[in-house]
Amino acid sequence: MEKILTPNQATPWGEDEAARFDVANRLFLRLYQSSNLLHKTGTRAVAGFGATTQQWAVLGALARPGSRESGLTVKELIAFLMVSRQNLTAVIDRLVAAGLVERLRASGDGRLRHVRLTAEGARQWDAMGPAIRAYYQAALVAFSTDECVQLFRLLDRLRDSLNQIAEPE
Amino acid sequence: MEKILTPNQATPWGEDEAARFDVANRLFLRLYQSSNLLHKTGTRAVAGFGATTQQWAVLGALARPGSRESGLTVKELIAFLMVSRQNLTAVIDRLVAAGLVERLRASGDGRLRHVRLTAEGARQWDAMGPAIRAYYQAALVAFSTDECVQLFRLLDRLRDSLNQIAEPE
DNA sequence: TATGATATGGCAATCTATTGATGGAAAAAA
DNA sequence: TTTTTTCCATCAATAGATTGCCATATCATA
Repeated sequence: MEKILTPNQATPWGEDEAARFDVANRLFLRLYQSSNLLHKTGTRAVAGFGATTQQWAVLGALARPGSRESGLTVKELIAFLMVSRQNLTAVIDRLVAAGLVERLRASGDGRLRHVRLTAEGARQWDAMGPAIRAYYQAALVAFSTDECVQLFRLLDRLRDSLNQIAEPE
Repeated sequence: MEKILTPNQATPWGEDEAARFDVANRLFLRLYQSSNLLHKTGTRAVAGFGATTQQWAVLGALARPGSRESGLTVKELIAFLMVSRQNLTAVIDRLVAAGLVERLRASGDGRLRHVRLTAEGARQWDAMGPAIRAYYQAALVAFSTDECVQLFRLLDRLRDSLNQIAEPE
């Protein structure tokens, strides 16, 4: 904290390791807190639809223009959401049980199973739209659009870094 | 998406709602992904100590200079980590079972219970230091210290916003 | 003193998330 | 054709996280 800097031998990374560690510590605490609050408040925001943040994420992935018709494979969903296969299977099971999603065998590769929105799933996703918009607005009320972009870009890079650490699966 | 803007009646928040929604969507996806990766890679980083990211967070909170001696109450820990009481109780139970933490009755208010590091807990926390440093370094290798501070500040504000939404408990 | 609010713990249910191990079906490579 | 790899599902164990409800001890207030 009150470490005296020595400007002459400044290096790109080692010039103030204590301060850097302190910032990293705070940064990851905020990420941890935000993560907890994201799941708590996000799940509340869509609780009226019997959904959770995870199901929200899966539905959102499947509702994207490129995925709406033929769906996504489990592998693609894993890469997109960055969760484990075993966990994703359970989430999909609940969505299938709720009739929002269906598993299809791919036409080409017989090993692949596509997960696709059902008609009811698409309706439900559309119905969730206003709640999601309201949630975003409330969560980002203190942020300018520029700041949102800044945060997005930084989180994008952080995600990439963490993903590299996680790689080996 | 293809909404036509009307520049003349631009307002601070509504001037480009579609773009703002799109950014918010990406932002929260990155937060969701980063959150998943934080728990996955973070738990791996301290797995050698039989710890998880949550236990790491609790130990870290109790190891802070102001908390090391008299510990923190459950309520303070809840506010600090932003998790539910029922969940925190279970985490503390595991830490107590591992001998890293102890519950104490407060001297003043008899309702309060302070949670404090045991001597072994303090040793374990110190032993975890290098692993945590290495984790931070690997996760933030692509970030300058300035960018770390930027991300920290933005996450700090996001956490506050989300916390306001969550307030009612 | 009686009452209400606060702080904590316990129990239950549900969902999310990880790892590990096993197995099957299908594609790809030998 | 045989072997290996890939994609997916399943079962099990453990931990984390939420909500809701009930119980208890204690403090603060009426």
